[in-house]
Amino acid sequence: MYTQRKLRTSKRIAPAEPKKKEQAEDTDEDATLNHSPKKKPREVPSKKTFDKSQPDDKDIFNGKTVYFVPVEIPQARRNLLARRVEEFGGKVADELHLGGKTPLDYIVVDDRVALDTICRAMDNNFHDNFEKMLQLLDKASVVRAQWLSQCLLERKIVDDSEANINEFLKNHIRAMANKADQPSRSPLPFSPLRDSSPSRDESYHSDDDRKSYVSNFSDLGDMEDLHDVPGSQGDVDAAKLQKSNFFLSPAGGSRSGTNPNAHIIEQLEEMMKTYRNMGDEFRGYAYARAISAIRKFPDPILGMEQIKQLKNVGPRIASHIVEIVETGHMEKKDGAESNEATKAMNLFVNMHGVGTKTAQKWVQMGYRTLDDLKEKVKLTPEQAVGLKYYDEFQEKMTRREVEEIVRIVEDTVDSIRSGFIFKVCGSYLRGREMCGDVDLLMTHSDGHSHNTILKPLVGKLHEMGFLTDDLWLTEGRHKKYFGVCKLFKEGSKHRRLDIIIPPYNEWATCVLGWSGSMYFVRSIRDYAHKKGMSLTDYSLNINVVRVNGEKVNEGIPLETPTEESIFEALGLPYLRPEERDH
DNA sequence: CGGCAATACTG
DNA sequence: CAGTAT
DNA sequence: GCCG
Repeated sequence: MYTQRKLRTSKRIAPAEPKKKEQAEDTDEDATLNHSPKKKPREVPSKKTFDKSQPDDKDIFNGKTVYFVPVEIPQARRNLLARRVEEFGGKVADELHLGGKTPLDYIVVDDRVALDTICRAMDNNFHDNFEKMLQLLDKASVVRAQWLSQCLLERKIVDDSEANINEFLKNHIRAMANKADQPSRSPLPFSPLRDSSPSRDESYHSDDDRKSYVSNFSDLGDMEDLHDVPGSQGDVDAAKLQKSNFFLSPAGGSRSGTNPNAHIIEQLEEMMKTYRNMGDEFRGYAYARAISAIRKFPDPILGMEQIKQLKNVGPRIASHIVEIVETGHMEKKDGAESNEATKAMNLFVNMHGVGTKTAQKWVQMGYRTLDDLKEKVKLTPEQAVGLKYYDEFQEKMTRREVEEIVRIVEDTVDSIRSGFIFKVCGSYLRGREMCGDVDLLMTHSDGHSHNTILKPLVGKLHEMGFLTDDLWLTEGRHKKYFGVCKLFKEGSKHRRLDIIIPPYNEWATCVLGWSGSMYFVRSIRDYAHKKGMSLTDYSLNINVVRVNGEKVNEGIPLETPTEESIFEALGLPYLRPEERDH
């Protein structure tokens, strides 16, 4: 199946997400999603959260001097923060020297620079000048950028204990000083930088890495976003990730997870689902493409510098990213989530057989819970099944369980007729550890057995008690069964099972179509479309003639015995199923 | 601005 | 046909 | 909501 299907793959529609962090302002100006194109003209992404400044407390920094350590704080973000600091009554120093006459009050380091990197940078630049370093640290606080954002947001100097790494650095210096006193002192592991810039650690020239990464995308038009990072990049990124795992977690800042932008992705995904559930399919699709671009970005996104490099991220989503980076949350999303109607929509739309229209209708009629439906609504047969197994269908199963289910079907098929070939597609084929349903494709090389197997098969599976409910069964060009099954084992859950039986010569296109992900399939079909071709579950056609988007001439179907041959005919490099998991 | 994958089933 | 499904 |  298509993994991204609705909320199926997501967390449950839990009552109210855990609040990230109490935020000073929790306006619900946008409590309901804003569909109207009017409203604000098109703001420059970023300052949104600061715009509503009160006239009074403008000089929260009160003449204090701030220095930004350039390492890993992108130029753009540094400038932005600097401007804000000055706006709020602070001064920005552009150099860091030990005996400076202008005493520094705050030294701001990036949130994700590892402590040991900071130490090394200090050692390299001020090596052995322990005295002065300690003096500097007596006057100035070394803080994380996150803290500064928080201050700007709340318009006051907030508690910096979590972001303040002074004590840590002092201890480090004392330790180094002690070592230096000892006769057999080990040499510094890094050659001191004579460079006047205080800290440019050799392992953090990430800007360059990024450019090469971005320019490394293959030139495939819309297929671009289907390709992964070139492998050679992997090691570097892995090393970086490990390092940044080390960082002092700024308040509410660190999100564990394998992707450096997991935090951003999570929030945008919520928005995507909400939009889709509300029926704004294409807005949701736009979010999906943006998220895909972010997911592939190897480094933490900190500012416009990086956002601008992301394909499919325009001004609107960019501003959301900035908001998330700066404040850790997204007002629009929070607003939607706390909206009764939205919650009910999410609940209803997750039921098989219920889409946005029906959900909308029910919400409008005042229904909010599944119990409401049970009592007051006439359900279609499909919806009745959906409701009956609502909770079970939200859960995913292990690959192992998929295999057990498939085994039963295969054995049953073989007991009817031998020679069928099988392939489990969907998220299973893409290698997912957990699968939402089972998409089993089968066919027969004799070119005719596929026509007659389905009904007897389903009959037998019912007799066995393996199938518990049917959604539908059709005998079109591709025979399909959509239903519900349950393993006999104690404690097994009801699972969605789709059996698809194409003729032998349409096997490859069918497998490709049923392997997903949904976004991959849409992208590759879009690509085919743009090349004057047409790709469906049935075939890849060339010389398709379309007038106003409508197919006028079907074109000529190509022989595509394998998935590879489909990519080849499209002029695309082959992607294994695991590489189509977008 | 228009287009955004391409089909099949239900009622 | 609209709505939902993949 | 983004792209051409």
